[in-house]
This record gives sequence, structure tokens and C-alpha cells, in this order.
Amino acid sequence: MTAETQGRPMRADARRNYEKLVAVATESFLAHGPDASLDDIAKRAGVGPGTLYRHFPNREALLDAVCVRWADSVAADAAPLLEAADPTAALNDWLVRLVDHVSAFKGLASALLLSTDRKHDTAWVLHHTSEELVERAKAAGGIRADVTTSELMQLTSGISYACGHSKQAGKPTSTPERLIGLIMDGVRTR
Amino acid sequence: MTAETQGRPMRADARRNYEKLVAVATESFLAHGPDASLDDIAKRAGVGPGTLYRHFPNREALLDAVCVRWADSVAADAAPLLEAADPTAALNDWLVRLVDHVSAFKGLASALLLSTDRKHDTAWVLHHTSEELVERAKAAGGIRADVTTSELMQLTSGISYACGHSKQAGKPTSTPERLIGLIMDGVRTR
DNA sequence: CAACAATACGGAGACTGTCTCCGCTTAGCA
DNA sequence: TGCTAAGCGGAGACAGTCTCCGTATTGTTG
Repeated sequence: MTAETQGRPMRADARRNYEKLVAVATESFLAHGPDASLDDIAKRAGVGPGTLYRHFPNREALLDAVCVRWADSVAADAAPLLEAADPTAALNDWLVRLVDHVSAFKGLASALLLSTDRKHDTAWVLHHTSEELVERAKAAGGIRADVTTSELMQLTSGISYACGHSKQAGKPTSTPERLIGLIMDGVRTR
Repeated sequence: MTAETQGRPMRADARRNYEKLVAVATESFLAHGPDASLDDIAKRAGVGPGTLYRHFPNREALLDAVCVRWADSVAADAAPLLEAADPTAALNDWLVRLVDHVSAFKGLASALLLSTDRKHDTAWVLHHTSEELVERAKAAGGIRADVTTSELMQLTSGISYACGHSKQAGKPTSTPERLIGLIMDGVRTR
């Protein structure tokens, strides 16, 4: 579900433009936040606005495409953690990284942690990765069995949001590590 | 710091328009979210855009004015909790209410929980109220002494955000009670 | 109560961004 | 080499933000 929703493959020029758009959009969103001008992105990518809007009917769609790629790279980051000796510590670690990644991505991605369906989409990758880590921690008896992955995702995404915003408001803010720590304290078996 | 930053009082017509604008803006923001058209708000309030922009130089300013009133009413809600027999339960209760209020306010207010300065502003009222409840709970030995009010505000605002978003994404979502519960579990003395 | 500042009003319009429509171009196939 | 479906891109309609400035209103002072 990248672009051609099945059917014949994209024409070469179309694919080229598609890739260029996603690349430029990534830059632009990072530089100017999720409100970056779409016409501007089109211009930088060397295509007309019409082309952009054919590939991505609205801002959301483009944002999604950008985030999907991003999510893949983030999820890849988790691979070593899946084999860590202490699964609970690994989960903690992962959640902190997740917050960092999401923050680095300005908040483009914060909404993503929240949905659990959308088969192939961004959220799925992250949710799935998290789930594995959660299961391992539960199996090892490190965290309470009644806590769900979704709940942790909600809390984590909330923390990203909160850290991002209070940081940009210039306020001294507790670190993600600290806040995740508090949550883990509530979730750990005793 | 409502409108006249000291100096002579506002002229009668100016005050009238100011009030009307805040009232209409509240409705509009609730109805259409924080992106409601400002020109439209002006029109509904029966004034020209120029008038709106003189009173509120930008969207943020108007949003602030709306939120200040809202925060006062929310804070008033906490009065009984300040004398509750079990301060820890009272804190829990308050945090849940806070999330509910913020969610009801669409997310207009979620950013507000985060700043701790801004003397008179919205955030202050809420932060201050929370602080009292936190102090009482600490004094009663119900929660850890190392946890700060800011931290709880960050987590709470995060939860509002997360609940608001996953709800509107149509996903089955854990209740605010549950999530606040998890946090309280991490924060309670054992 | 008249007249005059000071204050406030409001709408025209400049500007920016979103998104669509459609005539033209190009890739890919026979 | 030529045809056709797929794709392109820019002109422009529309909506929202915000400013500028001539006009109207308030409240004060003689």
C-alpha cells in the first residue's frame, strides 16, 4: 500500500515523482512542522501542485507516507532489544527511545502511536514492535499482566506530546526517561 | 490582565465587543475545534475583522482568553476535593476530572497544563490547584515525595491528548480513569 | 450641552495557502 | 513509428489571515 493499490505498476516518471515528493516532504515537515506548505513541497520537488495532489489527495496522505518510512526505521531500532537479557529493562528502554524518536519527528508522528488497526500503516509497525517487547516482559514476570500494549502506547504518545510542547514553551521539563520511569513504576510487578 | 493591561479602563463599546468576541469564540472553538475561522467569529460577533485583531493580535491570544475563563470554572470544581478525607484519592479524582474537562474542551486546553509560569494565565490556575492537592497527598504520606506537580501535569495532559486522539480515530481506548490509575500506581507510596 | 480629542470600529484588499480542472506531454507497448 | 493510457503542471477559484486607514462613537472638558 505504498502508492499503486495493486493494478499495473506505476509508470517510471510517476514513481520518480512519488519518491521525490516523499523525500522533499520529509525534509520540509522536519524543517517547518506538519503545516509546511504543500505547494511549496511540490515546487521544491520540481513538480506542479496537481501532481502532488494526485499522488496524495490531502496533507494527511502525504504525512502518512512520510511517517510510514520513518516508522520502519524506528522499528528496526528495536531489533537488539528483542533479545536483551532483561526484558523489562528492554521495554523501558524502548519506550524512552520511542519518545525520543517521536519528539525528534516534531510531533508529526505522535498521532501514529494511537491507532491499532490500519493494517499496513505506520501505527501498525510501531504497535507490533511494542507488543513483542511487552509480551516478553510479561512472560518474564516483569510487568503486570493486566496492562495492555495500547495503554502503554497511549501513555507514551502522551509523554511525547507533553515533552514536545513544554519544551517549545521554554519550560524546564522532566525528561522522557523520568516520566517513562514513573509509568514503569506503576506497571512493574512488585 | 484581561484586556486593559492597566491604564484607563476600556471604553464601553470596546468592552462590549471584547466580551461578545470571547463568548462567540468559545462557542466556535467548541464547535469547530481550534482552527475555527477568526473572520467568521468576528462576523458572528457582529464586528469587523479589524476589531477582532485589535483585541486579540492572533489566534493564540483569543484562545488564551477563552481558556482563562474555562480554567477558572474548572478550578472551582476542585474546591470540595481540597477538604476530602483521603487526599490521595482526592488527587486521583482531580486528575481524572482534569482529563475529562480538557477532553471536553477538545484539546484547546491541552497545551495549557504544561506551562508553569505565565503569572495570571490559564495554566497557572490549574497548576496551582493541582499543586495544593499534590501537597496534601504528600503530607498525608500517600504519594512519593520525589514526584512533582509539573510531572503529574505533563502526564495528565499527555493522557488528555492521547484519549482525545484515539477516540476521534474511532479506536477502542482505555478510559482516562484507567490510565490515571496506572500513573497513580507508580506514584503511590508502598 | 456643545465641541473636541482619544479611542474604537469595520471593511476593502493584499497576501498566502489549498486544491481542482483540463489541455498538453510522455512513457511504454505493438 | 505511431498510438493510447497514464501522468504532468499551471492557471485560477476559493478560503483564511491579517493590515491599513477613513469614519464613527465615546466620554470628557469648558
